[in-house]
Amino acid sequence: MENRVEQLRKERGLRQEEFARAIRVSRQTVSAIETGKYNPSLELAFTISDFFELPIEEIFIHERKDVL
Amino acid sequence: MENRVEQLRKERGLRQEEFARAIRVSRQTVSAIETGKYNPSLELAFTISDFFELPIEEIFIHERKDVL
DNA sequence: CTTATAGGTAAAGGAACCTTTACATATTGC
DNA sequence: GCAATATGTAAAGGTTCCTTTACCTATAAG
Repeated sequence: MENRVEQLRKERGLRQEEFARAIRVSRQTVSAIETGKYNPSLELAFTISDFFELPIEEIFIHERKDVL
Repeated sequence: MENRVEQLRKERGLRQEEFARAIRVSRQTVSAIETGKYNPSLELAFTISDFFELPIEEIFIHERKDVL
């Protein structure tokens, strides 16, 4: 899943370390999410959403699978 | 985190087993989410959101922590 | 060149998510 | 009562998420 975390963070002039402190995770977690190593938990996705004041859907881009 | 999965599933007249098959997880996972044992991954939250055609924010209710 | 800053990443450990198999309870229909 | 259906849950195992500690590279400043 793609995400706009790095872009949004930089728009706000924050370093990974500052952002990590703000959302109460480690800097490594921020780095891993930004570089696409893994997705955040739903809980953390909400925290990031709250921080940027944007819906989850505008930060994390989910490729909808066909059918369902 | 609270969620409206059980309510939305029942509104659509689905059993846990049918719903689980539709979103490609085990019935136990559906049960665990509905009974609040744990939250879905962000990926699964998106899949559920797609299935119900509702934003994640209208299915999963996040208690926003103060400050940030 | 040396120092400081920003960010990527590895390793080890723990917590959370999800699976399969299996059993238990409650409800419904006969 | 008996069988079938729907849901809850436990156990064991695998994967993903997140932590701390630590090191590495790149860039910029002096």
